[in-house]
Amino acid sequence: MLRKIKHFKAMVDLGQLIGKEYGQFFEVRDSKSGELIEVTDVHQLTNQFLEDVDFGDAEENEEVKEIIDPVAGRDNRDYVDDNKSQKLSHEEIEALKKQGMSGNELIQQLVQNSETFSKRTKFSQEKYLRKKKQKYQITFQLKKPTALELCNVYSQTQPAKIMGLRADSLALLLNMANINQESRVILLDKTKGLLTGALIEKDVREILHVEFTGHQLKLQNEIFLEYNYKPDKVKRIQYLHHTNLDQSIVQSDSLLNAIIQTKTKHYNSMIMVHEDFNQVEMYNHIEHLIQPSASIAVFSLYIQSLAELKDHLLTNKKAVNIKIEELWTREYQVLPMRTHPNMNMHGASGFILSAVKVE
Amino acid sequence: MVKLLEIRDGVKTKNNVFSYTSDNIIREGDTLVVFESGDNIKQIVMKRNQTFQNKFGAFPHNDIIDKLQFGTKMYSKTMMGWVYILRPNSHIYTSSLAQRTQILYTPDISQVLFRLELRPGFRVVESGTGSGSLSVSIMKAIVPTGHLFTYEFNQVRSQRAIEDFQRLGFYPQNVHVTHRDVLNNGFLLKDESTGEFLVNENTIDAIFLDLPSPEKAVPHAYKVLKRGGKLCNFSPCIEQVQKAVQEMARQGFYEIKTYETLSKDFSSSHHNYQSFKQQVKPTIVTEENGNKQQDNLGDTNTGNLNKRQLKQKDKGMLVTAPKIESRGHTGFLTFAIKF
RNA sequence: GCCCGUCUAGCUCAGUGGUAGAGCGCCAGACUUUUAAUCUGGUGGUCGAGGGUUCGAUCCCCUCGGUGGGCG
Repeated sequence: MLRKIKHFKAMVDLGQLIGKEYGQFFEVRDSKSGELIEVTDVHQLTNQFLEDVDFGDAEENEEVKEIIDPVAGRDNRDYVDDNKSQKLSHEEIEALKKQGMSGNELIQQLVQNSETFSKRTKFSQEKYLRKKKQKYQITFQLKKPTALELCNVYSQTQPAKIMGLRADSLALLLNMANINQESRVILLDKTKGLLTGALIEKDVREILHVEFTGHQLKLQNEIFLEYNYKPDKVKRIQYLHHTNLDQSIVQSDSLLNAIIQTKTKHYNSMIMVHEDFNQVEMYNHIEHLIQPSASIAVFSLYIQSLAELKDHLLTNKKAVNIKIEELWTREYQVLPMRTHPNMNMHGASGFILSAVKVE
Repeated sequence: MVKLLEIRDGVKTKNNVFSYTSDNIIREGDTLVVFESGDNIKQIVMKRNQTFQNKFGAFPHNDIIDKLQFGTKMYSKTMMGWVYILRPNSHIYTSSLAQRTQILYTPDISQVLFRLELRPGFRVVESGTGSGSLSVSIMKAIVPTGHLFTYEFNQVRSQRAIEDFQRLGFYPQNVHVTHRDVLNNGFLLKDESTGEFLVNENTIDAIFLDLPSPEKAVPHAYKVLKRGGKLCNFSPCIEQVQKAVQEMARQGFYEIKTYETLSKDFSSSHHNYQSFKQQVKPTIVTEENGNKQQDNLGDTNTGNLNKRQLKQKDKGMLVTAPKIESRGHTGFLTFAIKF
């Protein structure tokens, strides 16, 4: 599929990426034409401050001294934000861009014409450059659509589409469900195929996706399609509407027919990410297909529904090792004299129930 | 006891501790988990004529082997109590593991597996092996065609790891355990008999480090990783992280990200918020009759019910609260990609 | 002979999903039935002893002692 996408301020024709390797970085040479050049120097992607200043003797480093000792160094005590420190005017900058000046060269011009750049600390200079790079030296990476990448993209843009399931929670969910290459998974989810794709990525043997919405099967699978799986992988997935569990003939697949007709406890993993209906009711509807000692993992944004499910499993002695947990994941900025947690990303992380089925 | 399971995609697949069996019956040599309660989970290996014992009495292996399914309840010989017999999953394996070192737990393991994007067929390097908690999870993710090369500088621990991995059905087909100090000697590895490289430059998909001075291992890691291969480092202290991160940047790793993941556990119970109007008045002794009388306020008729009856009448509200004993800081996980 | 538990308050306990929770005692107040009862409130805790292990954060290990149970 050929199309153009908008990336920051550049229009890029994706056709020129065909034949390129996943993982490659590109710089937009000209934001108008969308002309690309490959990034060949990794240091263009990393923080120069991190590479230059040793942690060990950071306090002895002249440039770091400026940061921690205001008397010796440069700080913003005399700075007045009058928006006049850049001597190049908007028109002049636009003119330079029109002349075809590269992003890198343009940034050098901005630095030379900035009254305040030299007064900044090294750390602040790095931050200034990073901001300008985002504007004038647009780079992007060609990534393979994996569960991790898709989960990250949707978490940032449309978290509701994947039920608020963030990467750290998805990681725990898959591990708690004991997903591996031999898994037979029964899946009750509304993540539009994100989870189905994540399971195929783990090369699981079989997936039975039971749909509860409406009166007949209607797939909401838009994210699954973004994985671009080949048909032989997709064959491992069976989609079934819950009403079919009571019917005598459900599918052309004879193995699945046998499982459902004889109520075989066939599946050794159960994953649920579903807020539309009563979770206890949904579980009860499919529990006769779950093998004893199977791993159960349920994600929910709300703890109350999981507490109800836990109470049900516990009082009816349907499962052991039942646990409800919440993950708090923080990313850290790691730099000399500047190591700290980023703004916390654990606002609404959701909750995970894990358990092992028993009889 | 390793059995041939089947041939799939042209590859002979062998049973391991997590393998699926449709009959679900426990066999001799299986490693299983005895679940007594949430904080009492034990791993045992099924051997004929042996007996497992706990406070409830004796549980003879002979009554389990070829007779019971995984996930069933079993009473002790004295009928004083019962336990559940479970098939290990990765979480239960980790929490019932015989620890020889400090180990990685499920929340961190999950992040490592997912962010390294491990999948069947991957060639993975790990050091140190430690108690093998992460190793087993890595192998679970990369079998049947993948391979783990794990390095441990303590001779006894590397030997114990081999014994464990063999018992669990991963050794030798899915893992090499090498006794080596990787900080000084790196990861390059040759087959002793053929002289061919098992681990050569640019051949590894993912690598995990859990070492005292991780920064010293980063250049070695860069050497064996493929282009686009992922590195993960685990360190408890931020100073270790700083040195490692800096070395990654200098070596030519990009997308260097450091995370800390904490898990908060929740307990749930029923709590009855009664009407204050239903309180029972204290017993009153009057001079006139000397009799004890009960007087209830309001029009309630529950005042005569005892605590147990009240509990049965209304279990109360289902409430949840964070457990105080949840695990705190374990370590920082840093991920990076080779350019 | 072997196996598995358990040991925290002055004392005694704590559930197959409740080990920083209690009871007794002790102290104070109220009351009346006054060498004291009852009620109310309060008091009291860092985990049997020693050693070891993990780069490292302990749901880690060993030895010894008290105590309880099981198997043969």
